[in-house]
Amino acid sequence: MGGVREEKKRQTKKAILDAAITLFGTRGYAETSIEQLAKAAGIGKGTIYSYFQTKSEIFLAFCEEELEFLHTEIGQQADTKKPLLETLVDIFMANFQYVTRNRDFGRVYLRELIFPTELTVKRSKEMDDRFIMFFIPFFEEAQKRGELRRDLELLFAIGHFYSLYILTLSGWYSGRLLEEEDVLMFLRMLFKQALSGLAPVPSPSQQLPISHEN
Amino acid sequence: MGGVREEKKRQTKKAILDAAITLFGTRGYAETSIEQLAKAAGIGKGTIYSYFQTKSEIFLAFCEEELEFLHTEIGQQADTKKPLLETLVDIFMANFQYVTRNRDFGRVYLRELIFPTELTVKRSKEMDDRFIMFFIPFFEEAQKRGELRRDLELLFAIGHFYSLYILTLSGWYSGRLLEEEDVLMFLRMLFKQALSGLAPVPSPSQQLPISHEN
DNA sequence: TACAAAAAATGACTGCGGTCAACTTTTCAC
DNA sequence: GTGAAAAGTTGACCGCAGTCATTTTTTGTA
Repeated sequence: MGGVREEKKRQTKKAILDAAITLFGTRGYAETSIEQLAKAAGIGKGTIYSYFQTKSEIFLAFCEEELEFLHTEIGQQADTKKPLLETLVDIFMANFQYVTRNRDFGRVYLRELIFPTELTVKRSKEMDDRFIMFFIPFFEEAQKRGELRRDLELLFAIGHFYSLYILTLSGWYSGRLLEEEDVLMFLRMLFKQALSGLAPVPSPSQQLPISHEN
Repeated sequence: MGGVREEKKRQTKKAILDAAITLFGTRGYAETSIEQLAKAAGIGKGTIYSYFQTKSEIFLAFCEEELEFLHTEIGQQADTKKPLLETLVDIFMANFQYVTRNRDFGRVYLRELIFPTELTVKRSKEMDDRFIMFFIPFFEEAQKRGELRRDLELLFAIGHFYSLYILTLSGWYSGRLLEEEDVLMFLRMLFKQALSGLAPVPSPSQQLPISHEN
């Protein structure tokens, strides 16, 4: 029979991931060694490296599962009909709370996600893409409702807010934003700024045709 | 005499930094070990750790010097009278070119700067602050010229652009932006978006008082 | 079933970042 | 000048991420 090997590999990978969920979850990232993971998964240390290239890749896989769960949860609660600003603030704040639940986890995750190495680009880009795609329906609806300009590439608009979210996270990690309340206010303020624009509102004569929304 | 000890310490610190400039510069960050740095500086390995807390802190100190030089250079060329958009694109692109001159250097630097650990927050915040302060005159002038809304907290406006710059860097490291030309276009597009706003231009009746600029 | 080739697992090993108890140098009160 | 306390230096040492030559398991073929 042919599928035996594949099946075993699947099981082993699952065992590693389960071990990661347990050990990363209880002890933390830095405090969990590859050898401990291997032991918990019932395999040798070297074997881990035929399933993952680096420790941080295991961590990303771990995060992937957790975030998938979070996103389906958020996705169910969120309403594409609500005003975009509020929706975005809600979603990003939920993410923020999740990501920074454990300070070290969040740092490792963000470093790897935002500035990946050659070994983790693929995985981190996938996660990033999924995160971005998640927003599309909300932006499409907002655009239909006239809350967003119609001449925008949706992905750039999403990227714009995403970028402000990253800045906020940076503010958290650099100690500029200490309380969750600060984070919320900072994020909302930046989002409003993004919507209304940093330049003065042009006088009517300067307005582009696109601005004549119904 | 009292100043002998202080003087010696200054020299040692300088020796470490010089060693860092040489070795990081020629071999690279990951390829340079603390022991090599110590040897090059003519001191023992342990001594390094009474001057810096981590390897990445040495790296930040190294970057600090380099960037200071870069910023004075940019500062001399830049003109506060030019349109804000062009100035910003120029400055950020110069930074981009510098930071990503060496892919690994840039990654380590950015990870530490944007998502610092407890051990490097202080230093990275200082660098961040200096970077932000650098922009103030340009924004003040732009505001006077009416290129920026007057009701904006300058720091938030700067942060806004800074955030888009970080996103661009992330795009570079995740392989979304491959050529420098892509980076330039992406950055300019985001900056324009930030200035004009993501929401449709409000109809005149909805305009806020602040929009009646002379 | 027998067996060789391919795939997978393994843990001893390497090199590194960071620590620390022992040691050396500097300071300063007398 | 003396001696003891404070400050500074050091490299052996620790634990860990990641490697790789060797061993074990699986597969396909006859």
